[in-house]
Amino acid sequence: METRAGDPIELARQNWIEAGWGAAADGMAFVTSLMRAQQLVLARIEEVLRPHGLTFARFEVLRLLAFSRHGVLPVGKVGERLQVHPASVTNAVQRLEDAGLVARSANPADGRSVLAAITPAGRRLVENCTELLNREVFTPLPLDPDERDGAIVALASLRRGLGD
Amino acid sequence: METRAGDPIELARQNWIEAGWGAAADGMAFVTSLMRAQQLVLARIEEVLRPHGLTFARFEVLRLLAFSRHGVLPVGKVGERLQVHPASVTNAVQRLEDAGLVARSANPADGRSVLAAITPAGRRLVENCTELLNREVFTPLPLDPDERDGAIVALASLRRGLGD
DNA sequence: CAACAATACTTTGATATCAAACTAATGTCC
DNA sequence: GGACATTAGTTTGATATCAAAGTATTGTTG
Repeated sequence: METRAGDPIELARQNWIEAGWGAAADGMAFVTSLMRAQQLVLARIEEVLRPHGLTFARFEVLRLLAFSRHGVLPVGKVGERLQVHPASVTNAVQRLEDAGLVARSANPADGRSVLAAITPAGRRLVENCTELLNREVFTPLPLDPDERDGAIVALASLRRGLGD
Repeated sequence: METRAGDPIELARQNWIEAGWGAAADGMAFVTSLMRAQQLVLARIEEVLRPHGLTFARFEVLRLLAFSRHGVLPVGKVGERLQVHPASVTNAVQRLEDAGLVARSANPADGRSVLAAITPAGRRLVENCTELLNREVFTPLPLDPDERDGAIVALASLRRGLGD
């Protein structure tokens, strides 16, 4: 399980073992790796999106709407699909609307519900940004394809085990 | 690379492929898996820590101080080791100090520097919480040990490739 | 059909993070 | 040794997230 000397995560693992917590050391190392990798990847993504005025959260909303049948979804569905808190969806959709990338309207089928529709400008922007992310982040991910695919499977079973 | 029917990440991958972005689909699936797994694990950790009045960020600061030679570190070192923004360290240390878990003092060796020292109460709390996290989260991680260890290696090379 | 419960959001308040500006102390270089 | 760049932290302002409370509408049930 050794990865790299001087790696903060390896140091933490050593500390754990020396403290008598060997049984938890690998779990801790995994969790810490996950946190740090996520942080780095998110930072890279936001770096790519920033010049276009999008955050990753807003990009995901636009991306979901662009894939949806008519470019329209109830905001509750958006939260459900992206698995984000309702308040976060409200916030993201509000800002997207302010930027003219999404339009809100009442749901004729249910007075409690609000529909979010992607605008032509939103569609242009999200296509643009998707191709940018594909080119700058997703395709050139610095990770061996076999390792990447193994990690996808591992993370899927973890997600499932945590109730996803 | 199929994991589970109905998995939102699998749906996204299908959408990517249908859009003609097959070359980026696995990278996207990996990144999305990473984000979601991190979110779930962090939520579980914070659930365990919340009754004790700690967030994960504050726990990490206390944990690092408890492992340090004399329970004292310049706050800059804390940020460096935990790889968090200086402003986040200031915030965390401030709150830990308000809670009596850490004490700040001027660094006699450098007038610009601030030392953070863990207090006895801080030490008691962090030992307590570490054992709790070990027992409730790190040890029973719902993940096959081989998969877990493979993921640690993969995430390490990813971190490295992203400049960690 | 009149309560009452459930649902779909929104609002509010607390916390965390990052970028950028700011303060103060330390180093460096003629 | 004095100007100037660096370094260490803090502050401020913007954004995101979550929990909990609030609002309005819809469903259910006796």
